[in-house]
Amino acid sequence: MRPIGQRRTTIKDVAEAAEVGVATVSRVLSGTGSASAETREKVLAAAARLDYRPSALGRNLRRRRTGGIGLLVPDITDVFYGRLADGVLSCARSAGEPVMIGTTGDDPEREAHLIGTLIEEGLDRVIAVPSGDGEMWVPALRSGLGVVFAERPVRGAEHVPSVVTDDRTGVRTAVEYLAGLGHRRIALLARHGQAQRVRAFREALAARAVPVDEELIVHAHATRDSAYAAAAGLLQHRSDITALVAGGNLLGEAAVLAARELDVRVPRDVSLIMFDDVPWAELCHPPLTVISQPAQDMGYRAAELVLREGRRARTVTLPTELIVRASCGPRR
Amino acid sequence: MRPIGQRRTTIKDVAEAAEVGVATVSRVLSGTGSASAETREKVLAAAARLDYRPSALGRNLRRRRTGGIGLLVPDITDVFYGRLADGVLSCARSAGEPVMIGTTGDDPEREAHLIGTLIEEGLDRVIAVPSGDGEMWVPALRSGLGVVFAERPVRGAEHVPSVVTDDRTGVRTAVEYLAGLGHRRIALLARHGQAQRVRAFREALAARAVPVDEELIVHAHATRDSAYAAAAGLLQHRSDITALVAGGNLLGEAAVLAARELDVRVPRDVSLIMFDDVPWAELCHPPLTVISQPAQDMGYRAAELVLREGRRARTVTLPTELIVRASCGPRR
DNA sequence: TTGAAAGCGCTAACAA
DNA sequence: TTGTTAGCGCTTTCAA
Repeated sequence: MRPIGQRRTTIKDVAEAAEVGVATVSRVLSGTGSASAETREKVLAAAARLDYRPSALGRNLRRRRTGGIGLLVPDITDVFYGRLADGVLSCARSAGEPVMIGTTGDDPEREAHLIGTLIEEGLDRVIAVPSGDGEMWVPALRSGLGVVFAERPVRGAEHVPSVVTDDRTGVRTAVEYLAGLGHRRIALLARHGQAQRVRAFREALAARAVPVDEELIVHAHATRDSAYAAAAGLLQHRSDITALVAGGNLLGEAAVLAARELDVRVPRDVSLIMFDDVPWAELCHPPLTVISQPAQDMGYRAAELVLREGRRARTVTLPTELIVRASCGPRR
Repeated sequence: MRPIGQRRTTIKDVAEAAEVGVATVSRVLSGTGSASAETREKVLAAAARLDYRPSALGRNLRRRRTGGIGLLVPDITDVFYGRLADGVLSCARSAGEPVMIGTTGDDPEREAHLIGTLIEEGLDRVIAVPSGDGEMWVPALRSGLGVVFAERPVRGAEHVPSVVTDDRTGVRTAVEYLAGLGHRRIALLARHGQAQRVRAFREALAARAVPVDEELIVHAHATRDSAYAAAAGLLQHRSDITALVAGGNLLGEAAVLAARELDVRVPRDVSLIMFDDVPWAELCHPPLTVISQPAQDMGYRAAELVLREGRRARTVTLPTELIVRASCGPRR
């Protein structure tokens, strides 16, 4: 593909033009080591004149690492991960680091495969939204890969730095709010793997002394179809519920769609709270009350962690916020 | 960061273990050249035993290119570009190519800078949603970079392969539909750079013999704020319009929000058609009639083009589709 | 302060 | 069919 134009100018060309050794050019351009003002001038001038751009290829090989950040998210079409990615990119850009991205589709196998690719490419820093139990990360971690987990905590991987939202408080806030409106038959629509939120949900109910009906905790995969099936099933079989908490924007979307389809009116028949404040929450009918999560901030912090902190374990927990709109009402 | 574990196993280790030369290992593993069944066995076994992963670093340097695809989009939090990126990733994955991503923020300067980074990294294939007049691509193209433009055609760069939507037909379909409902004062909310759509808009009006009121063609930058300002301004100053075409989902979002804010009812006061069928279009109140664009397909095709076609100029035009929902009504 | 030289891990040309 | 060898462009000793 490439070889159509002329040969790329290399450090050697610059050295020749500046009448110095390649090592000197390297030193001056990378700011390492010392050089006389005069030499520096010569080198800089020559580099500018030849429009020299150091090749990352040579540098990477020599350094035996690529630099740059790997980013693994389940689904880039989900705005939540879009915003997370945006945060990562924003931090990476200010650090001058390139970002290699891959989507796992929430499939551990695909994730494992992507990890392999990243390592092969020489990346040594990765931000990932882990899709499984984190098992596939063990060898990579052992080999010295710098990993930061985002959004989802991994059980048994507390030694891996991670950035998560405060699920416990978020869920409690939602449940408290609904309970305050008089609701007692509250359902939870969760994604597989959101164990934390499910636990928090049970706790929050218990704290309000409302009995936990396990049938009202429904799981779905992170796809529109699965989410819709779960929401529809719930709404259909349990017409006694008066409130519903959706654990993410895909689940919330499914809930709205299913409710409409089944002629369940929001908030008259059931109140709805969704995790994640996406733009459409406000455009929806009715506008959705949400627990917002700082997705873009999460990405930014994860990037900071992976760039600056190295391997030191550290978990950053980001706060959520209840934004009241019009999808919740008093118990009918 | 990396050097914590043991040294990575290299091709040399495998060669030793298999008792063959490094070239043979390279040949067997890359499938190039020939090797006796016996040798192949030995090499494969040794590679497996040592858990060998060839380093892309060495290969890249030798080949003087990184392989992989660079992807430049204006904003990854915009679902349209999210889906486009998803298409690229999907094709890249089946081709086994890594993807390096960057966001331009629709800023030509930032875009130029990113191009530099990609070249520095040794990438020689890029898919980009160009944000300016494409001027900054000239040197890159001349140096042999394989570029495919997506979504937006670049004037004067017809020799660069690109994948775009059929703007002309899309816009005409929208205008025809609105005109068929009796509308004559139709406004267009366009992003800067959507010259094609603006042109098509004028043509479509002319075809229906409705005079073009240049004041009804309003431009905005690709941000929520700019889009909102444009939409609000239009709705406020020109209460005589009865229909509005939004040139993208951000603009449509802004139109809905502004209409709501100004107490302009859709579709009673003004009919609304939005480009791009995003999930929330259906959740919106009222559900939005849209001109859908195959964003993910666009990404996939662009990736195919950049991977398979090399530099051969070729423009792929993808069809749009009118999806009628409830945001358009007869002229009041 | 500077330059020569030794590789980083791989592939491809060449020779055997 | 196989092995030897010469780099790819860069950084980093090591001596001067």
